[in-house]
Amino acid sequence: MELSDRQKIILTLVVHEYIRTASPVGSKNLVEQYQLDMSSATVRNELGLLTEMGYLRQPHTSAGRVPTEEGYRYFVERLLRRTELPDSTQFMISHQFYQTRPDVDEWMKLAASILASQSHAASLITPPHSDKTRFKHVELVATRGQQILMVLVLLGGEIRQRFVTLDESFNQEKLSTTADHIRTFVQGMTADEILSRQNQTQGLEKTALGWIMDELHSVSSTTGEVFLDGLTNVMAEPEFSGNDDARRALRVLEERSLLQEVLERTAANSSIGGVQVIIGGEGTWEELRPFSMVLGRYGKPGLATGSLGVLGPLRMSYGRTISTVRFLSGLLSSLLMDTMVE
Amino acid sequence: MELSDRQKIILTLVVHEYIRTASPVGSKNLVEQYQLDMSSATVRNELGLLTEMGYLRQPHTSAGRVPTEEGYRYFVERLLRRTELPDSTQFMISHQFYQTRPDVDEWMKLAASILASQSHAASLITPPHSDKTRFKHVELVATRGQQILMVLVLLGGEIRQRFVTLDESFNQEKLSTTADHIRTFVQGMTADEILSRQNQTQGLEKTALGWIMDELHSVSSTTGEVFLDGLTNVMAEPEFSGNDDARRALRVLEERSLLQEVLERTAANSSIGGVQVIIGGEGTWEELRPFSMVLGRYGKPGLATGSLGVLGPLRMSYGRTISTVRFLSGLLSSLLMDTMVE
DNA sequence: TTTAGCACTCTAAAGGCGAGAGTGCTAAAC
DNA sequence: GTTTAGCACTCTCGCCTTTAGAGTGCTAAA
Repeated sequence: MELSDRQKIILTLVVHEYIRTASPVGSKNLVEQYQLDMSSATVRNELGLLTEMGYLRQPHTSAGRVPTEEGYRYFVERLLRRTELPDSTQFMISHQFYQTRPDVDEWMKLAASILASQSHAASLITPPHSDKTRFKHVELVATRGQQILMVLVLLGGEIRQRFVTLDESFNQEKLSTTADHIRTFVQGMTADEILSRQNQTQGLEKTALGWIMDELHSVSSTTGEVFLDGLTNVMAEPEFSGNDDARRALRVLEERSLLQEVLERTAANSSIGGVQVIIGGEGTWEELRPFSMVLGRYGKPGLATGSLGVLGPLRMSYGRTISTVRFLSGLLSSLLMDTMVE
Repeated sequence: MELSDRQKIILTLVVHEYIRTASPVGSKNLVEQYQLDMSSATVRNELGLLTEMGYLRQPHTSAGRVPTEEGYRYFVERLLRRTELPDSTQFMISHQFYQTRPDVDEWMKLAASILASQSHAASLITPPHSDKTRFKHVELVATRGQQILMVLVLLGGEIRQRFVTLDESFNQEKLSTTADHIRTFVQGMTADEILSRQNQTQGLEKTALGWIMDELHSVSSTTGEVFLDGLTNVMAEPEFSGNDDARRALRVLEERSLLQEVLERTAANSSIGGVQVIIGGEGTWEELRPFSMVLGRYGKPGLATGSLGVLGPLRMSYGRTISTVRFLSGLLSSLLMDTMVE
């Protein structure tokens, strides 16, 4: 099923042109637009072949050709050559990051916003998250009554807070001492390791260890909130002009659980710096059929990693989007490296 | 400009019917639908009067009537009688809150989701936030190198984290001691009060106080992230069926700064438990012209308060929405009361 | 193998038409 | 004086037809 050079060129051009204009592209138009040195009839023959092979399709007889999912896939995997973002753009982006205050949330918001504007699509990003969560630091703060605020810092820098109620009330001093002791006692441990040690303790300390294990468990089972940006971009695309399509698009983005699933599933296969492209849901996610996603990961493997990516129409500008995602994932990783709690 | 009783009834019915059907309501229809004991001609006369007074308008000659912004306003302020949510609904909602783990973020998400589904519109909510930010607790955590993680707890329970870089590196023990001392030294103070005391300190402690004041300032100038839910609801309304309208609606919701401005401006005038209704942007916000908002506040005044509300089409179901907002703001306030750091 | 020519197909935009809903006005009825 | 029946008029909306245009596939010649 190898394509001839000419077929590759034509497929590339069809994809380009369709991405540009969003309307089916015909043979004559193609020849004129790109000044090909062959006639429209020749192109027509090739188009017919490519259609037979399943890379193109016609919305109806006597309409131009539109890439199929397979067409996009072939294009992305075989025809798209790797490009880097222009230096000026890279610089512009980096600059913005170094101007904000060093805060993971800020960075995420900024990354989402940049990604959305660069790709003209919706962007998404999850906070850095570790799958093997280890204890780093705990703090117990007396509030009023029997309420205690527990602040938990994990290896990797994630922070969790939680309110707990006790039967008796403790003063801040007692709480601080307990926290101090816990810190050295279970430094760097996982929930399981802490469990095996819990019996050596008693009273408040034992209770607190229980909360900590709870939190550690709950952290490893959740994948932080998905940040979104650029929702309007995807609505602006003509294929989502109908009210119903538009709503469906929005629904996908609002339905965080689907996104989380896709991100998690994809996370398994992708390494930091590697970019994955999911075209039309890849047969697995029905709701994603009219969309493509470009996903990357950032962070430090084993310590804490997050995903970032773009959701747009099938006819998104893959080259530009892929290089943007790759660049941003690298940038975020290095920014994060400096603030990792080890 | 006082309306007769009959005019009030008719205006109410027009608003009701238009909210229900989303299409202009005519005299005949009105009489049949509500079995009024007058003829359509009489109703027609009253409609003409109401139109002259500016409470109704006709999309074109020979179409039914549609409420104007003034019409909605009159309806909400004078004709809508205060109702409470049915007991069963109240119970159902409370139940959901007590089932989640006690975490402000969780509550906010839940509140947004309930509000969206109850009102069939988009909901928004901001985290509890204090305008006079006071220090409650600080923690300094050694990471690697010269990076330090500072976790700051404010009176009211807000938590801020931040990474800072130092010229020299300190061990955890030194950091803990410093944090301990700071805690007692500036307990409950505002940024200004801390400033007047900073000169009594030196070294790491002085530096840390600087960071803390920075954070306190930055907290009081920001209003936390606006949570959103139910975006698809507003898209489902027929008045936003056109692609362009839909995008504009979405843009309003994505443009957080506008929302923040509205929320802040409104916060000034509204007390806990009071609900404000903003119809058509009230002449101030052009982008909000096609929308209505129902806003409430929750929390404990002076300590920490947040806003919650709904953004929907002008023809939203005001009665139901208002009572939902009122109920949720009360519920959130009491939930929060238990976890307030004082 | 490529190209010119041609008959054919299908969409999308534009125009025309009729049904239906609603209005305002007038004159009669209460 | 208020209410109502009757009526002519207006305007939209959905439906149909028509038409222009773009694109195709096929055939036969270069």
